[in-house]
Amino acid sequence: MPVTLQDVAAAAGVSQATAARALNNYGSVSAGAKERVLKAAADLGYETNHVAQALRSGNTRTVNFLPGNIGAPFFARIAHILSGTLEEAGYVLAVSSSYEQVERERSIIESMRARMSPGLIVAPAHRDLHEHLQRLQQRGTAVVAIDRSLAERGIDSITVDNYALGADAAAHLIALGHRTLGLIYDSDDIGSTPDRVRGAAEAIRAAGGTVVAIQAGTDLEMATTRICERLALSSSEPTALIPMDALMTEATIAAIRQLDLRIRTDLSLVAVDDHSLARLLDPPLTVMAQPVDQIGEDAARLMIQRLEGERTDEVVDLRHRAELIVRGSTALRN
Amino acid sequence: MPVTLQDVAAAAGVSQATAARALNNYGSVSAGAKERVLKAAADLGYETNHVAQALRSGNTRTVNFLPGNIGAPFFARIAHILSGTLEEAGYVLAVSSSYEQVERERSIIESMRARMSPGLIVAPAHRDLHEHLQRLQQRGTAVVAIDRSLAERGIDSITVDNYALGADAAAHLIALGHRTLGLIYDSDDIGSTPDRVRGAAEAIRAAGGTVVAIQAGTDLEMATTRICERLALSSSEPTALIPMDALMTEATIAAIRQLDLRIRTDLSLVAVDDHSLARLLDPPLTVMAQPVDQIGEDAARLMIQRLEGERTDEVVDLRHRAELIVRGSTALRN
DNA sequence: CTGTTAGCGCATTCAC
DNA sequence: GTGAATGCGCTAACAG
Repeated sequence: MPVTLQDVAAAAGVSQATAARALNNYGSVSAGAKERVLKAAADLGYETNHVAQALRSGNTRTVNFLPGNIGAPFFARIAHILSGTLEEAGYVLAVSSSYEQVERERSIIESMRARMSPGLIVAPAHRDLHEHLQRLQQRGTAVVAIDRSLAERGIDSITVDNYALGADAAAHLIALGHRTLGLIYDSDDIGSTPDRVRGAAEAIRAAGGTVVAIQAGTDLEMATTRICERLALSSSEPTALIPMDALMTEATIAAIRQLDLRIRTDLSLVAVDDHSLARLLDPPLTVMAQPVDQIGEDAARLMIQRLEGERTDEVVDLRHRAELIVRGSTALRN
Repeated sequence: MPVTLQDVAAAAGVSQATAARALNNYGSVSAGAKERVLKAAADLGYETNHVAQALRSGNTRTVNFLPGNIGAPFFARIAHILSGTLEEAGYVLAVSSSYEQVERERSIIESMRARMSPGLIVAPAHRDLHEHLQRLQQRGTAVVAIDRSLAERGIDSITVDNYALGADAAAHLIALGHRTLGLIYDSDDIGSTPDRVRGAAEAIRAAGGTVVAIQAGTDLEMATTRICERLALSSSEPTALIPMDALMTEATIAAIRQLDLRIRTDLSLVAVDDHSLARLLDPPLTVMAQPVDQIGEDAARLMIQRLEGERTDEVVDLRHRAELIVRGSTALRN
């Protein structure tokens, strides 16, 4: 029922080829013919069928976004930016959550190929299992990794320098006189936290401080309990804490409350990731804010450049610095 | 370079037609032929080309999700659920943010048609401007509205009963003895707040209380100032406040701080939308929690049913009830 | 400058 | 039960 190029051509009294040339501005068409085609197209309400176009040209102009969880604030905001920037360039954004499972990542990549998607922006589910991503790239799909760098594996990456993030958070605390810092993280090998922990730990040791590593697990309640236990131990009490992600921040604050301690007066706290409510906590949280929008913007632009072939140089590896925002949860060691 | 049905047929020594029948289980194929085809397909690593399939069959199996802002927590979580549920059923989720602008909504709908997307899940940008959605539906696209009901306009809708949400929040406060309630909202005609305000206002009046309406605008700082001003007015001081969305909650808390008042002791507060940090505020926030996951799940299922033609009855209009979660920010009026 | 022709990969009708 | 042939809507190579 929709009107096709054929219809437009007929209405304008030209051949399909001429109609196509007029509509897509290529080859040469006489001014008169072009005008008639355009008019006919407008009159009939013609819109090009992207599916047919895609089948013929081999380009669906669809970019896939594959984060661990599109519901998480960090990824959601990136999706927002991606969708805006890509749309302007005529692309559509398809999303799925990988649930941080490599298996799902693989199967989604399969279906991408079947759908002839030319680009993938992915937050790799795993640090080491990425052959499927490399294979995808070798087969001609543009791949950009975010959140976790795969540049060493030959894949363009836009990330936050998590090592520096950890180091900067620690440096702030050290400058305030703290020497024993608690680093709180969920597990040893998930996501960006290992780098953060390393960065913080090395900064602390370099300053002659001591590191209290608290591995609290991925469950909020359990993490709270574990943190309580560790903080209650009288030996080597930390005077400042760095929870390495949002969940750990929650657990840490909950634990501090349970122990009837006070943030800032009893314990300084630097959290990761800013959030509007962080300002409303009492005291407002000092945080390391990741440049989320920047990452989204860069990933989208890079993807577009790769797809349009405007950029063919070697692997891009952009690491953005997180920003320290000092608010009320950190104070001089007393 | 990818392997096509043609290749599989050749390798199996049958015609394309037979290969297609074997692969898609239709028509009749002899057991032997079927086996050879399946084996050939596996050997060659054949995957069906969805683009060609879509062009031929007219079904791209792609559902579009069009919220105001995919970066907002509410919509992001819905996207997560949608993506999971739709994928299981073999669909792909495409997203874009409408920025709450009807114009953008329209243009994205245009491009959907060009891409032959059979379904749209939309958070309508505007209450009254929805002819483009109706037209889309009339042209055969399945449309499901969330967040704002368009059931009266003939479009399936899965929403929260915002009127009841407002009324329930007010009822809670009234039960605690409050009689003068401040209703805080950004503007008169945006999104779901008008219904919430109406619900609350009517409940208050029905109980013989008095309503203090505070329209604070959409900018955080300005809103904070305005709320301060209103609360500072000595006439008819509210003893409890209901900020109608997340931004208003922030502004309200900020204002209360500025005035050196205390939540719970000086003013009770019921916020809308739960958030993990809401529990960590001091006091923890009493909230009206929207059944986000439920909405996502329902929208996805309904969409699938419409697309598969399993359901052809009249317009669906599901209104979920928000849940009151009593925590520490509300207390008996003193 | 313009028309004719041939597919892109697949599903399906129609003969056999 | 199977194959040959057609066309979804569009683009592009090739003639003219």
